[in-house]
Amino acid sequence: MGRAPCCDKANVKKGPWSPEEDAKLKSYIDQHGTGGNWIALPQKIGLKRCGKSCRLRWLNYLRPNIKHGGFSEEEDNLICSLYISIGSRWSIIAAQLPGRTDNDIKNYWNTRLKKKLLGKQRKEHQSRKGKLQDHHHHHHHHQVKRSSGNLVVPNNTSNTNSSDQIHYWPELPVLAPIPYSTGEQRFNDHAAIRKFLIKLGGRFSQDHDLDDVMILDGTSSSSLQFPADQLLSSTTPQLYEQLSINYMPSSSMEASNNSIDAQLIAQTLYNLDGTDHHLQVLQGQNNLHSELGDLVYSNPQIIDSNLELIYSENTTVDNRIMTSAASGESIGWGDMMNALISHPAGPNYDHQEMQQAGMMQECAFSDQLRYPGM
DNA sequence: AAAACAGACAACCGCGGCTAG
DNA sequence: ACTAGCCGCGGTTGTCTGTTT
Repeated sequence: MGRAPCCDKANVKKGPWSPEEDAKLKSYIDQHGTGGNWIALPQKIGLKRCGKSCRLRWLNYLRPNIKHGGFSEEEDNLICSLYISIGSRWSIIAAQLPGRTDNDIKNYWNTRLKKKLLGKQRKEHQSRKGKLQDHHHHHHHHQVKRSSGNLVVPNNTSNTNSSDQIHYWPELPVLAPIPYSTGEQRFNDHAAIRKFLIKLGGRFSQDHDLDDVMILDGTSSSSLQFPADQLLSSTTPQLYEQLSINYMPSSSMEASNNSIDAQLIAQTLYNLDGTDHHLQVLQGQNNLHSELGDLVYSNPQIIDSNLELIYSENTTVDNRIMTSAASGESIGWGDMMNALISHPAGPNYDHQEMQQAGMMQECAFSDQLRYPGM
């Protein structure tokens, strides 16, 4: 038994909105608000549209203070970094970009940013290859020296100054080549990617050896359940405390579910850019994020142990990354991006797991970020 | 000139969460 | 406790416009 349709499909207009329809919808909402019921709204104002269509039109286009196009370099960087950190959770990413809608960012990523990024990464990879091959035998993963110097961070620690340089990716050392086995699962389904990313941002401390599943278990009521939480309490208790307090939207349950986001976003801000100009983007919307940036920026050891994780042994996802290399070539961040952006498993493949993991509880939180005060 | 193609953006669709009754 | 129906999300499709052949 399927769900009843939200409106009479036969009696509803589809496709692009006319200026008249826009005017009708906008003037009504300007005067009366949405009335808390999108489904009933079109009938009320005599629009032959589905309520969902009205909502979408308002949120993505008619709503005041919406920016279209003209993404800045800072915005590009932030989107890319957040995508790496938390995946395609566009509403959360959009919450970090004032005036941008999730739909806009999603489209922008799919049509341009992804390609732009790949192009750059390929170029970097090519140019770096020769240099790295000389030192190949020095870079077995168990003997990698990790320091914040491994990160290409602009303006301060970086020795690169090219304006079109991607600044925020860690420079991965060369890993021992592992032949790609066609039978083996590649690092290309969203669940695996997500798992890896959560590990990436979620376990900075080497003192803890929690099961991966725990990371995804957002149903726990304890806010200290995640390795991500433990990391902060073990490295910098006051940092953890502030993150928890700041990211406590309304209940500890929500905070538990969102603490991963909090830390991933915080970490992303650090990865992205420790300098003020980036943080300015975030100010005005919610100074929480700039606080996070400041907090994490002052704790570079987070990144160090973060890289430790990437190169750590007996990590399933790590192996998947390594096996994702099609040849005996060294594996760089570009290869990882290739894996990240291809989802041959098709749509909705991770819905079940996500739901079971309780990761779908974030709507209220992201809404709060997106529409503070609403 | 026009057909074919490609890129960008707008809009739709279905699903799962949530909640009022 | 149950459930009908709205809300919001993210993947996908449709449409428009510019470019290439």
